Amino acid sequence: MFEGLSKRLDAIVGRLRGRGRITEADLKAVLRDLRRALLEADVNFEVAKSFVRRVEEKALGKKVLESLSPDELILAIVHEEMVELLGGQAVEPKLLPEGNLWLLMGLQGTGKTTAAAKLAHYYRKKGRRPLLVAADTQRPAAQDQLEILAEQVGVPVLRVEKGEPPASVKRRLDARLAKDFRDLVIVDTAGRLQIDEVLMDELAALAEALSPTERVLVVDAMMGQEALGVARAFDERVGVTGLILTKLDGDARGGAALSARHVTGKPIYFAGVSEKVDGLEPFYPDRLADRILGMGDLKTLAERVREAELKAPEKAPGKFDLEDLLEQMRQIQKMGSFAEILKMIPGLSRALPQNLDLDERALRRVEAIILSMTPEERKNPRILNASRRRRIARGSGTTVQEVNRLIKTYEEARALFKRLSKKGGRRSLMGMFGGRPW
RNA sequence: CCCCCGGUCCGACGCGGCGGCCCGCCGUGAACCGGGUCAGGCCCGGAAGGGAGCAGCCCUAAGCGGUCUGGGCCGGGCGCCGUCGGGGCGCCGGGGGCGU
Repeated sequence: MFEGLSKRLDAIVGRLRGRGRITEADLKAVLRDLRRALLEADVNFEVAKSFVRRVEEKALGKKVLESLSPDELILAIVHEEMVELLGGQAVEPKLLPEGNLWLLMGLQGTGKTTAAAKLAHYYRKKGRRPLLVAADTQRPAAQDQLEILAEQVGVPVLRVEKGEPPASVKRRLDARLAKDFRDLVIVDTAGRLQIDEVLMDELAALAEALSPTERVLVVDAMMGQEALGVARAFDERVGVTGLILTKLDGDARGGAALSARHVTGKPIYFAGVSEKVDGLEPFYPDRLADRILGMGDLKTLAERVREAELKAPEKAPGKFDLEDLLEQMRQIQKMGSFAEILKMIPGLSRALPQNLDLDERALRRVEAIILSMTPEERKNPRILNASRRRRIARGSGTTVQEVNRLIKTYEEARALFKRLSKKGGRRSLMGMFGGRPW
């Protein structure tokens, strides 16, 4: 997803590269192209229009004073606006200590059922005890599918009977919870190909009976603009508190995904990226903007490295200790899952080893390991003998094997860093983080 | 030539100096095998809650360094400093007596 838009934007900004100044005519041309690129990516017309207008205002306001090169400036503004368009800050669904009940709704074929299982899996890993409710009585096959997925992630399922009145569902759910404590109930509701009144009435009645704490609309990112009209209908009849975008890894142009936040006014909680149950991540507007603009994360990283070197002159240049490694990993984490970026390159995703994922949890453990070291050990990891490693593993709640793996990673990163600080350049920096799984 | 005094000489003590050790004080000082607090991470638990605990920080031990117009003890190829005592051959300085 987004490849087309991504390429277009890169081309537009690229034309400005190397130019010292740009004229108003240049800017106009850029804005025109920008708008066309957005529309071609199936971004909502109104959204595209106001987006371009805001970019123009900012560009005119800043052009004079900034010493940035024009392409960097435009890129920065577009990035900024895109983050804004996507919702600014990441928003998570409301999660009470217990008694959470989330209603998942949406049209048929958007991936509701899969999303329900992914949610259950995601929160189970976070230490919650979810319960899935298979309420899609229109399609028994959907209920079966949910049960299969639920078994994979180890979450129980409560099955709703066909034609069962909402009050009965409520009663059975309460009875179930009384026996078996669950702090998060995820209800997978029925979907239809088109909105119809019967569906909406059913949904509304169910929502009424269950009084959910979140009403989440599942939206297929591959769908066009009409999906957003549907979203409005759901909001009016049942009320929507947030969105989940599915099939973000798909082939579509992505415009609906970009417009969803703005058109519906609802925050995007999660993005679904694959068929697998762990293919769900919290939605970070800035990360998605980074990806679309292709600016990548790597450029930002290179900047950070330069900055760090300038800011810390007291530190011997060319040295690379564990503090630096930790800092690097934090930066990468901040900028988004690197693995996801690589996966976006066609054909590469299957070639990547499974353990490339640098998820939050892994980073925290790495952090814990480094934080368990003395300052001396961080500066000079060569002194880490067996007994020190044992102490670190015990103190950080990890194993000696994990500590060893980190040290190995460090050694390799350091070797690359050394080479890099001689040559410099973005390309070799890429090698540093692409070459080896953590 | 004789007498007296002082020194030179010896001893004890004191004082000072030098050296050593101890105490006091200051600094530093334990990866883990010291204490406290324990972020992060870990463990038990459905939860509420508990638990172990690394780094850091604080404290502390040995050790190291300093302090020497701080205290104590010990030791001298130390002093030409003090007190007391010994010694009286020689030598030095001073005083007195006798003889030619």
